[in-house]
Amino acid sequence: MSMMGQSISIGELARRADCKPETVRYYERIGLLRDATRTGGGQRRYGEDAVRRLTFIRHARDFGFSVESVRELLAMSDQPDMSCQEVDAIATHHLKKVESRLRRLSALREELQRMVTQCAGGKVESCRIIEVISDHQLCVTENSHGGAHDLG
Amino acid sequence: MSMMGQSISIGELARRADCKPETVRYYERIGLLRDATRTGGGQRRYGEDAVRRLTFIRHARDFGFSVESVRELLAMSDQPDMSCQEVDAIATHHLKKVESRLRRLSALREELQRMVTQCAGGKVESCRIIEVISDHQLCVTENSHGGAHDLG
DNA sequence: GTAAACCTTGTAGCAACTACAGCTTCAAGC
DNA sequence: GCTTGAAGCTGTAGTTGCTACAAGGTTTAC
Repeated sequence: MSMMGQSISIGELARRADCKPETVRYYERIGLLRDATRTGGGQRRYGEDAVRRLTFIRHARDFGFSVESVRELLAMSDQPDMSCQEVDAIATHHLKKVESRLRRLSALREELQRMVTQCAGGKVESCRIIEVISDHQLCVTENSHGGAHDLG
Repeated sequence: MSMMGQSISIGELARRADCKPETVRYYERIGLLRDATRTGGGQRRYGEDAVRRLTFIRHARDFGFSVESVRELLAMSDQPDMSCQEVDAIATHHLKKVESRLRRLSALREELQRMVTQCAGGKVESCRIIEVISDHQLCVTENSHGGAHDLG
């Protein structure tokens, strides 16, 4: 059932999943995609299943799931009879991270807003922005930023 | 005026700015911190000015400013006579990024929340989470996620 | 039959650190 | 003055998730 219809080139696959051939090869290398069938000349050829799988991966990455999480999700979706507790756990964990990040980012926005509005446009000497960055004490929201790191 | 009071070791400096010695050496290497005075045996010794500078850097990084932005901010704060227009521009630009990111992250949270709540806890086969990730059509908020990339 | 467009592998680069390994120096106690 | 253990040194490699070459080989359309 999988011998026929392997006619999609890597470029077409990439286009259909909205990414680049390099990314596809990368996913193959790290084992997210299975090794593709090859033409006599050694080029990769894919079927529709690969399009679905890659689309899943890209979409999950878009959602902010780490590659390791995607790997787990794929493993689970490969076993449809299994209970989806673990799937739920991964998604819930991810949701928690997103929420915490959202809180910190939102505090950061307030601080930046405050900084920008308070800066009178004078000399650096009296610039609130530099002051706020220099002096943590001036922060309204303590322990609230720390914000540009990756989600798990 | 800067020959005296160079008595802080790299470890102490790192502790006082809440980072690691490796990070300090890294900042020196990329030119965010000036080369430190050395003891006869070659160890780095710092003064209070270094503590302030490193604290500024860490704080700005914490705020989500990229190292390149921090570099610009440092260059500006080193020249107190300069107008703070540029500082303001960087902060405003940053604010814009934070806001756009906040929107995307917030949409992402909704999607994840929806996924998690709709998951009935049955088999993977019928798992809403897997379904939503598989099928872009099922997304409520189009083009809204894509969320874990760095702020400029 | 040829040319363009595509594909191949392998390697190096990005950000912003972090983590060794293998050695040297410093500071404190005795 | 000596020992000992913590801390410091350099240099290099690893992290994450790709992206971008270089130097060739293959396909396909005309």
